[in-house]
Amino acid sequence: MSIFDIEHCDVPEVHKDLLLKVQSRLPDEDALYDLAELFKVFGDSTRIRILFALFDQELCVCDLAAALNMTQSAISHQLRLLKQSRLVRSRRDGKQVFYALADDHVHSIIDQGMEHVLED
Amino acid sequence: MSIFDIEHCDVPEVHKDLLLKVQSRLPDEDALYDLAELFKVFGDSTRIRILFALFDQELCVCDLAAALNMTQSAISHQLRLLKQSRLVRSRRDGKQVFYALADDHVHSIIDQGMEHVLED
DNA sequence: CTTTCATTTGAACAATTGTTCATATGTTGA
DNA sequence: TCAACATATGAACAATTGTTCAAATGAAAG
Repeated sequence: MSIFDIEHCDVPEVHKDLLLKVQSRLPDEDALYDLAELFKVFGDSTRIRILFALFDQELCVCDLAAALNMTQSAISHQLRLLKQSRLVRSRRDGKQVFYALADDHVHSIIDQGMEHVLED
Repeated sequence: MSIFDIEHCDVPEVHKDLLLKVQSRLPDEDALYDLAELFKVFGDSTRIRILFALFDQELCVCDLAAALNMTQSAISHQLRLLKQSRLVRSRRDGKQVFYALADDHVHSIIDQGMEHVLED
């Protein structure tokens, strides 16, 4: 199925050219999918609270659970997602596992988002 | 229910102090909720593709639909979400409605996210 | 080895979400 | 006013997701 088979407004040359330009600038599907998946991870209150709790220092799982007033299981499930997306890293120290933000992108993405939310 | 009633690892003074510090630095629940809602909007392939399509210029709904090879209805539903979150703005010109990115935060949030996805 | 504590994991359930289809609204030109 | 086009909206359905509960793994201390 071609791009131009689908129903859309009258298609003078201008539109064709514009469509081709837009499509040529779109990142490939894999990158777009990964990017959406990344933001999906930020898009949950629990995970955002975890990331904020870890903003300035590392914390072990049970302290995270205590700080956020949630069960240790729920926190652990979310930490797994955060780690899979490389937003946090972990290190084991005896019985405890400490989590911390993975890198500065996490800080700056959250900062930018917060700016947007707080503006107006 | 107090913060310290829930089950967690042994609680020497260090932990109590840390928990209080972490909690005092957490933004209030409303801001956290709004932030998660914001990222939730970025967290969908279709909406990310729309945002990328609008990265450099405004487009009308049907050109967006054509460029992304989706139905006009699906695009329109997503545009409503994007507009509610103030990620895009719209202007009507005759029968057509043109959408564009709302401000530079959108550009920079996407840029940061893409950097994170592409790194390694 | 056994117990205890911290964390992880799997299954299940309720809740949320994206698309489709049908229909409504709004704008232009005849 | 009417027909044609562009967009928006509501209901419904399938699919995804976050939490809970129960049980498993892993580490340290006795």
